[in-house]
Amino acid sequence: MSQTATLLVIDDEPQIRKFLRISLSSQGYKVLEAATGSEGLSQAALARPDLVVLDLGLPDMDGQHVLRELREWSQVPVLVLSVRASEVQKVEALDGGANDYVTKPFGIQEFLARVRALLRQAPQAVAQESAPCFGPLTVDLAFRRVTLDGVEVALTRKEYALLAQLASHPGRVITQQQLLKDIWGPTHVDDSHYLRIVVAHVRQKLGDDPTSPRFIVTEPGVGYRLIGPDAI
Amino acid sequence: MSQTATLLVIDDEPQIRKFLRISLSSQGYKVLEAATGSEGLSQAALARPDLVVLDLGLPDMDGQHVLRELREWSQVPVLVLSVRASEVQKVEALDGGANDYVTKPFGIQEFLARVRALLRQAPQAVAQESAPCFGPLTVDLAFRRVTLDGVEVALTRKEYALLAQLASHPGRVITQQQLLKDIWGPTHVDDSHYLRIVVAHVRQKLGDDPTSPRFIVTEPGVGYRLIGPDAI
DNA sequence: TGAAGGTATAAAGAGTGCGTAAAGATCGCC
DNA sequence: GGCGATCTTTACGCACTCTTTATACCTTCA
Repeated sequence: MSQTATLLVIDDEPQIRKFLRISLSSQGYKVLEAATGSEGLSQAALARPDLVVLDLGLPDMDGQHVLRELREWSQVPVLVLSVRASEVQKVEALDGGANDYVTKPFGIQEFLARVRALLRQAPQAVAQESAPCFGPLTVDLAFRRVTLDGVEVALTRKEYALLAQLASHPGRVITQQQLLKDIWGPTHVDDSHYLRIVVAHVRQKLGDDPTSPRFIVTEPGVGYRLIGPDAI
Repeated sequence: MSQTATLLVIDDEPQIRKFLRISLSSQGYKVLEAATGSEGLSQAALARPDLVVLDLGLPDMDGQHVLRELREWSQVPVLVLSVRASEVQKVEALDGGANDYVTKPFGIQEFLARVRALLRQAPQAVAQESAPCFGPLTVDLAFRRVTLDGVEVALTRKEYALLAQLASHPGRVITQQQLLKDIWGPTHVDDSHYLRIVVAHVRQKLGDDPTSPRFIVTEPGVGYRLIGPDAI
């Protein structure tokens, strides 16, 4: 998984938080922290993390309670930490909606492996966020497919690279330098006529008219931007 | 979970199997058993259990190997059992595709709770199971069988590896680098002509025409993708 | 009004990538 | 050890994409 996952650590002990923050950050994860249960719940609601690490021994409210409230609206994977090794505790937490239970003290390598295992089976949220739509035009970045009125449009590498770049930032102007650098490489940032030719090809395939564009708008002297029918 | 889930226990020790069978059956689960790795794999392919309990210490083949083969075609949750408590072992298993790792001896209540936790998050995995179908073409990843209009197509290792890779992500473009890395290894990511030859062979065996493809579509300069008749 | 900078489009040549065939090398099986 | 299947290597024709070059247009400002 190349894109960084966001993790929320809910633990009252600062040294544990620090330990986890350092360990998880070094793996490339984005780490959020909360010292209390209520803070953790509001953070989970606001930031929508991809995984929650929850310590059962919190000062303000029972860890079980936090878990139950979280599960009322979220299916995010939860890894529970606890010093209590009692089997009853584990059963309660797991049946309360936790996905894994690790007893302190624990090996950091095992902990990280369990985090990876939990994140691995959770990419359902990531999948559906691709395929931005611009009215009759859809640009599916995951499938590398472009459709116009439902029919597929055949694009060459550079044509697709251009459209994908524009579609990644809908409505925003992408400068010519940016486009040239990403498609032709840093050595061709001055060959802006390359860009015009490819833009013309894409427009032709999309049935787009530069003077009254449906999709690709020219920003003279600056760059291009991709719009939808509702003028994003 | 009201309807009974089917569990597969792969363990060579009869007393462990008996213990688990009794414990799991008393919870209402349907329990299948296998004493060896190869038996476990074929059972998993035939019965499609909802969860697999896998002991790493099998007589005929390495548990890691069983896990790897299973993961080639199935997303079924796997709970690994082991007497070895080494952290390296745990990390290997979890990164190899296991969803949980329990060290023997273990408390049966905790074990059952972990089973429940794994089954709870399982329903999304069920949907994508079984053999993907592309009109007259079926690619059964579990049995390593490819059929066209109902008759089996004989494919070589590389040919099958290519088709399986494409069939794992229907409709999605798989880049040449990805295919070369997975089939020939990271040292041959530049030998794209290997790819063309194998693609040509598969196309020939499937009666597919590159210019108007039924199945394998070329994305020039990028890679290939597998489509169905309904233009996935 | 005319020149200049930036833009759109067309067309031709060069170069690359793709598909196919066939021969040599290697592996596995009997 | 021999044989067949599979994989690797080599070669070549073809289509397509990219680059290059050229020309017309449009807006802005002197």
